[in-house]
Amino acid sequence: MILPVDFYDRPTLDVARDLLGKVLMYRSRQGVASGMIVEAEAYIGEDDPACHAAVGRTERNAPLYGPPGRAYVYLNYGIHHLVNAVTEREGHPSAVLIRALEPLDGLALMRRRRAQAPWRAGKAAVPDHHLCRGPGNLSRALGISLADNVRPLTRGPLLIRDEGLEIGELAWDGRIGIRVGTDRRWRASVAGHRSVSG
DNA sequence: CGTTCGATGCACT
DNA sequence: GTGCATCGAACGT
Repeated sequence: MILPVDFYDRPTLDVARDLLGKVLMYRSRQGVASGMIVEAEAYIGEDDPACHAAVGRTERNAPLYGPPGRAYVYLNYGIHHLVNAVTEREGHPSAVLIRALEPLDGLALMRRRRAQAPWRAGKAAVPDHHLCRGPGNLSRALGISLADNVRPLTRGPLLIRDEGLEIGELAWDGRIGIRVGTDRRWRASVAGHRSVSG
């Protein structure tokens, strides 16, 4: 079952927790690639210094202010596309960053896309559990790009589904990879999972 | 193990 | 001009 908009129209920490074990799927012309979400971070409101909305509304962060259940995709460090699920109702800028997946379908396609990264030329094949480890890596593996920004996660090529998968123990830790707001323990992950980036 | 650092594009000041 | 919600290689212990 595809997660409905109501799933995202809730407190962001609840959405982050409940996204663990759900399946992020991308259907492209080249085929389907999907994985179970094992790591996610909450970014909540203009008072969260690490949230893109901390600077107020701009053209780039406008999707955060829009309706829940859509993707917020942006380019980071000039190289990586990072994908978020927008949460809470319009006017409450918040989202969950998807940081890692356990690959399920389309592993060969993922491996091909990862190998196309310029810095991987001539390198060994990426091991399965590293294919979607890290937010930049998972976007590349699934083929997510800026074209997916603001697209609904409830239909179209980029979807999140509940397939009833079981997860292990859930852990809350400080968010990583940011320079401010690291004290907030808003990173949810499947404890000890080998695809978690932290 | 650990830390440092370059690549690379663009939003924001 | 500055600074990233990253990745992975290169070095030092």
